[in-house]
Amino acid sequence: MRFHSPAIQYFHAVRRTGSIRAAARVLNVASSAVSRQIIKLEQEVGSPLFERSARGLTLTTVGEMLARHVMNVLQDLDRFRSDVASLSGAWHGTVSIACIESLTESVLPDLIASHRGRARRVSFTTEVKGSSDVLEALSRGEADIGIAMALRHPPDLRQVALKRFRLGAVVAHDHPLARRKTVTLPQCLAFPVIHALPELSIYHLLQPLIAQLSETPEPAIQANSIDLMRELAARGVGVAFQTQLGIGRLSRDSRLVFLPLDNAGSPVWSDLGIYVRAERTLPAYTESFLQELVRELGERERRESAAYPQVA
Amino acid sequence: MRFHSPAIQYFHAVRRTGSIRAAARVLNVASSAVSRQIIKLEQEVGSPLFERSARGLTLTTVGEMLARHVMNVLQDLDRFRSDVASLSGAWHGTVSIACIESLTESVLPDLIASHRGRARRVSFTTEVKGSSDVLEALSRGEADIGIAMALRHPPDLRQVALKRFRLGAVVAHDHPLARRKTVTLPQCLAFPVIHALPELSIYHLLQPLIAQLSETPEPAIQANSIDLMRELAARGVGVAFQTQLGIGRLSRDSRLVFLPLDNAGSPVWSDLGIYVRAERTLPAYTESFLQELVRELGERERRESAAYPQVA
DNA sequence: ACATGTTGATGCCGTTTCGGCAACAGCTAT
DNA sequence: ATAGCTGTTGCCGAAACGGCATCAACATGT
Repeated sequence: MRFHSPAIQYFHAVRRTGSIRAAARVLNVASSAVSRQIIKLEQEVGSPLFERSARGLTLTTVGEMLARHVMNVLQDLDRFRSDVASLSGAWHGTVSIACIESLTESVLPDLIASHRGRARRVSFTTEVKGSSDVLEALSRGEADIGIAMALRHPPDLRQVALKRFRLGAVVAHDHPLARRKTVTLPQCLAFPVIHALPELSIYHLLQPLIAQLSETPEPAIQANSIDLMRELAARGVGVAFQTQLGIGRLSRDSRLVFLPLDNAGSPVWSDLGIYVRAERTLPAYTESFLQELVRELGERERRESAAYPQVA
Repeated sequence: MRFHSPAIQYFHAVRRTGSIRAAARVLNVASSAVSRQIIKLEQEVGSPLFERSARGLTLTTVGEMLARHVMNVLQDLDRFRSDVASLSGAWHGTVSIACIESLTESVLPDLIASHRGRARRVSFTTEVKGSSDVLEALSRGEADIGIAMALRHPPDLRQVALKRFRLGAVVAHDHPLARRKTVTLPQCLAFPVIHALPELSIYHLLQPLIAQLSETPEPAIQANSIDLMRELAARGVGVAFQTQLGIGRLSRDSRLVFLPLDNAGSPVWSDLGIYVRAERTLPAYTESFLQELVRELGERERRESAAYPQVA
């Protein structure tokens, strides 16, 4: 199905690769063909679309506008294709997900496994990044669904849902704190602590609270991997901080205990946002998975708030 | 700017005109060229897009899917163009409005006049239709903004705003009812009444209420023009029913009096919805007018509810 | 029933567009 | 300076496109 003029597709490839020759390789055409189509586009728009440097091409302002249009066109073409395909019973396609690490332990694998149990011909691509990189990948059209900390999101993204989970301390089952129902930050800081590095959003949630305390913290470990922090906590190295989302299996094995943080009587929330590009209609199979994702996270949010009724 | 393949444009023209030869005339090309592009499209999609009859072409299911995609593409191309144009200071374009008659007396002319006072290079196309025709024109991409009675709208439209106005009786200044603050339906039916025909939504608002009454109505006039009904009321022919939106000037001239309807102690609402196609980003100049329209209707809603505080 | 005017589709042919090859100039890093 | 990359350009064959004339199928009017 080659609906749209080659110029559109070539432009898209050049934008992604940042180079005409690289785009030509991806497209399996001669670089001269790509170069000419770009020049033709620029003549029709009446303004240059890229700034040429010796290293490659960068979008101009007008180029970014066209990129937005082209992305809308190609993503909607995908949706159209899937609509036509599903008309003849073929329900297939690839769902591309960009998400933060907290989801990789149980939420995402559970969901993908169960979804593929029902829809075998739907493939998945998942990429784990930091929150801001998730949003960026979404904006650039490199992912269909994004899950990230709910900070301010650019206007070209739409927040489909917002789920809040309690930030808590994670300790080994034989840790002195393990028998408590909740913990306060000072209680945790009396023990060795596994801190998140600034690239993790947990850092930005806890830092302001820690800064208010005047105590001298115990010697601490710092890490940028939720996975690593969790495993360190399981080995009794110290107290880690994260949401309950990331400790599903280890919590079931009774090796780890999750203790909701109590900050002067009120919970510490970690807000998780689900995002999609605003100017876009998702293919049916993607929309279907998105609904399940929202439902599942909503379910976990509900279960958590039932397990740990709000203190304040 | 001929970005997109001729097939897309030809398909769009054929869909609108319902005929290959008519589309060819509009496009200033030979009909054979159009015919071939359609056939090529059908081969690429792998399914016929039109059903050929001797009279012309009708979209198939797949055709309608493609029509949706093509509409998204072409409308987004328009937006892109206006974005590029506004970058070089040129703020121009055409805002296409489909609305029901209630707006034509004062809301729309006021708004368009004041908007053009500020943005001279923005043109307007307005088409007055019945509520369901307004929504249909919007779905077909024949208008940018639709204003209609807020009944159930198809999922491809988005309700930008919902404003409620009181339905009321409209009488000449020397009518026996004119000195009242509000009126009930039985009070009105004691006088000659100017009824709306079923094609107007006022009919569907009032009919259920009238049906509940057991009284024998006075001989009545029926009409399908808000304008005509209003002018008849101004001449003392009888009691008309409509919202306050349609009697701005005549009310200021003190020739007409608006009396909110009181139905068993509660107002009778007429819900006005503002709609746009959901799968679309509006050009900046259209979005700008849309905001003003929403603001203005909100303002009128506010002023009305202040003038006639709710009875219930 | 017949003629006439539509409709969309097709074969033929000139024009335009597109893409591949090779060569070029400009820049960077070794 | 050399080697390796970038994007661009001239040349030429191939593919796509559009116009004209024509066709069969159907609707309409007499």
